[in-house]
Amino acid sequence: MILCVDFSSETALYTQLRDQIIIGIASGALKPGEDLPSVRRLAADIGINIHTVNKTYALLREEGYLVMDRRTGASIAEMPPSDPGFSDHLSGLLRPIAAEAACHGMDAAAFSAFCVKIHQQVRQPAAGSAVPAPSPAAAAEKQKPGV
Amino acid sequence: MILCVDFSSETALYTQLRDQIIIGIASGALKPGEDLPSVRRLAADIGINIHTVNKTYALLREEGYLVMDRRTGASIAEMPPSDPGFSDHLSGLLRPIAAEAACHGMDAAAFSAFCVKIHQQVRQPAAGSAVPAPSPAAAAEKQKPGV
DNA sequence: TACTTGTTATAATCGATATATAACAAATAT
DNA sequence: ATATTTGTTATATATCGATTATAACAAGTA
Repeated sequence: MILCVDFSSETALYTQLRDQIIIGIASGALKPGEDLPSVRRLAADIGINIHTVNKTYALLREEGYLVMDRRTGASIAEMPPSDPGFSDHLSGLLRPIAAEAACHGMDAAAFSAFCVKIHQQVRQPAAGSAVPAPSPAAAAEKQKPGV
Repeated sequence: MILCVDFSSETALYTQLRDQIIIGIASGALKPGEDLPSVRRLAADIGINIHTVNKTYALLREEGYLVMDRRTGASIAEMPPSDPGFSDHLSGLLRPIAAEAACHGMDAAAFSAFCVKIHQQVRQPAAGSAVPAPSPAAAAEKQKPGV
């Protein structure tokens, strides 16, 4: 599992790491119980500050994706985390995106098919995905028309 | 079409306005050619600065949702905006969300059904949706477990 | 004892956000 | 012509988040 960041992205570094780890869990590249590198190691490998990695781990722990063991460090939690408010969380994330899709001519069926495709891509064991993790902000930059 | 902002939200004010206007376009509450209030009027009505509204309008114009007419001000553009990179943009937005859903036990079918539901909600003419526009950040706050 | 772990404290820098005040060119209305 | 409106730009300021730097801490391991 290779973790990296894009310093030119508008997305915060700790958010980039968070997304990559979550995608790694979803794809199976990171399995429950698996240990993650220490905050100092990961920070040194990527070339960023310890606190940035620590912020990522703390956020993932709050969201239920990581568990902290003072002996072995951080490791992937046993999914799924009990989360009664996840539906509302997901709705809030998807609503503006669904609206964007609708404005661009995608009906419910087309949007559904697109979401399925992305979901399946995420679930696949990342064939050659050593890409710098295309963040939403990076994609948003590409989306600027004609500039 | 009622526009409002949540000052306690983590989402930027200009982003909140942007999302609401896009949702308004998707739902049909804002129709192509329809005029939007001037930056000064909207800023005064909501109680925020002119530049914040101006930033929202400039962003929506860059994205193709608004057209500026020096006579009548801002108005809804004729959709959809020609956008060859929209697919990549949408992928970048959906990928971390699909991963989150997968981590919470949602398979492709369940995720698709959820996305369709949100899409249909957005397309509906907003029955009594005078709510302060549940932003992703606000939903993310709710999602924090046990705090 | 030495080393590692996550965590916290403190401080500094930088950019984004939001505000305030002001002015501009262009179009409209009187 | 004058006044008013439009979006736009300039300048300055205050605040907050993000990131880095240095340092220390308690706890567990070798």
